Amino acid sequence: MGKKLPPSFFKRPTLRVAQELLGTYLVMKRNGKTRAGKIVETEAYVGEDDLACHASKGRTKRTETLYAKAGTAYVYMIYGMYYCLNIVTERKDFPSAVLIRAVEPAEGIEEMQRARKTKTLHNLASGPGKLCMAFGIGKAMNGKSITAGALYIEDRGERPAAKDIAKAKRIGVDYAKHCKHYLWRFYIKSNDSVSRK
DNA sequence: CAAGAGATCATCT
DNA sequence: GATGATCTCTTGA
Repeated sequence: MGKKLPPSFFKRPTLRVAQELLGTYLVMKRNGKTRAGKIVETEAYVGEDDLACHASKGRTKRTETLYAKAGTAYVYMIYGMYYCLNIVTERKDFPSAVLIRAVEPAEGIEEMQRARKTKTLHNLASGPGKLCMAFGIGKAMNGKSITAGALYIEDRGERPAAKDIAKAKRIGVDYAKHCKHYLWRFYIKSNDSVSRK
């Protein structure tokens, strides 16, 4: 259907990967069924100097995955009840990743509606927690390769033009001092599945 | 519609 | 013992 993105795609500057992921498809194949959605919103977290990045507190049991090689899934639990999906970028031992914040449902929509207990299309996966629920992503995915497993990303030739990409401050990182002002959140303009405009 | 609170737990101090 | 890279529901204008 499309081209599966190889590890080399992720082994590049995080801000670039975050923008180039817009318009590509997140795909999950499980039990012979496929769920897929177009990525419409991402955020970049780059290195220990980025106070919003979990790795700013150093290399710990939790952040170990952020130091893995490019193309590794970093999944963690937040607020005791939701998961967030990130893809590790850049070189091994440099902690950086792209948070996948929202996708526009494309395939396996009934599965997603069941998992999310709602039918509204633009509410199925319009946020990091919702997206993980819709795709059935949990802590079992943490540390797994996103280029050789059930979960992967492919380019279906729908990447937006540069003028259709909006840049904004990252969500929920007010504690990150000067780093909270960085325009490291990217989303496709005028898309209904973006978490916040 | 906007604003606020509660849910609930792995991880770090 | 405190705190989130969130979401949903309730309240009140």
